[in-house]
Amino acid sequence: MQYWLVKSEPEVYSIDHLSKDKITLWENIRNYQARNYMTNGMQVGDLAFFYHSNSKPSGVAGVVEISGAARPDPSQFDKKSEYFDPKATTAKPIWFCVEVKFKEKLKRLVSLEELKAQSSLKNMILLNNSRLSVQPVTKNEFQAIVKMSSQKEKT
DNA sequence: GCCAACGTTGGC
DNA sequence: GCCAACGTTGGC
Repeated sequence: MQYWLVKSEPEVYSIDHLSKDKITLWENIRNYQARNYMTNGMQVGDLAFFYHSNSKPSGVAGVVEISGAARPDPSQFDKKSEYFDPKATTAKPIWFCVEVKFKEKLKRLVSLEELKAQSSLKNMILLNNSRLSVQPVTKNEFQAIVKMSSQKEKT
């Protein structure tokens, strides 16, 4: 059982969209490192934070469960998609996606600012490589952030 | 909207 | 295989 963090811009797809959809394919990841975490790291049953990026404020918004293993990302074959990849074929797909299931929305958003202020979280990938959109989170980090969401924000 | 940091591409 | 140029992410 491992923990992850996946990012989405809430204007495009937020935790509230997922709470309505219940299940979605985590498509359109076009970064090799992120892809490799989905194909070689994620297992069905793992939990992941749903992080709102490029937002006011950005932060951890909820928890999702990996409900389906990595499979070819359909958007790479879709000529109408802006994520179409002419080099990909169904025999040799390049990009993969997992299926994620809504688990819960945190009682409050834990902002990036709060995460930065927490010295125990200073090694989080999120805080050291802001550009990786699928990344592992340690159990300690996961539990610490869930706990923060249940407490009032420190001011 | 700007731009720093990082990833990718392609010429050599 | 190096690295300059370019593109993208995402915080601010």
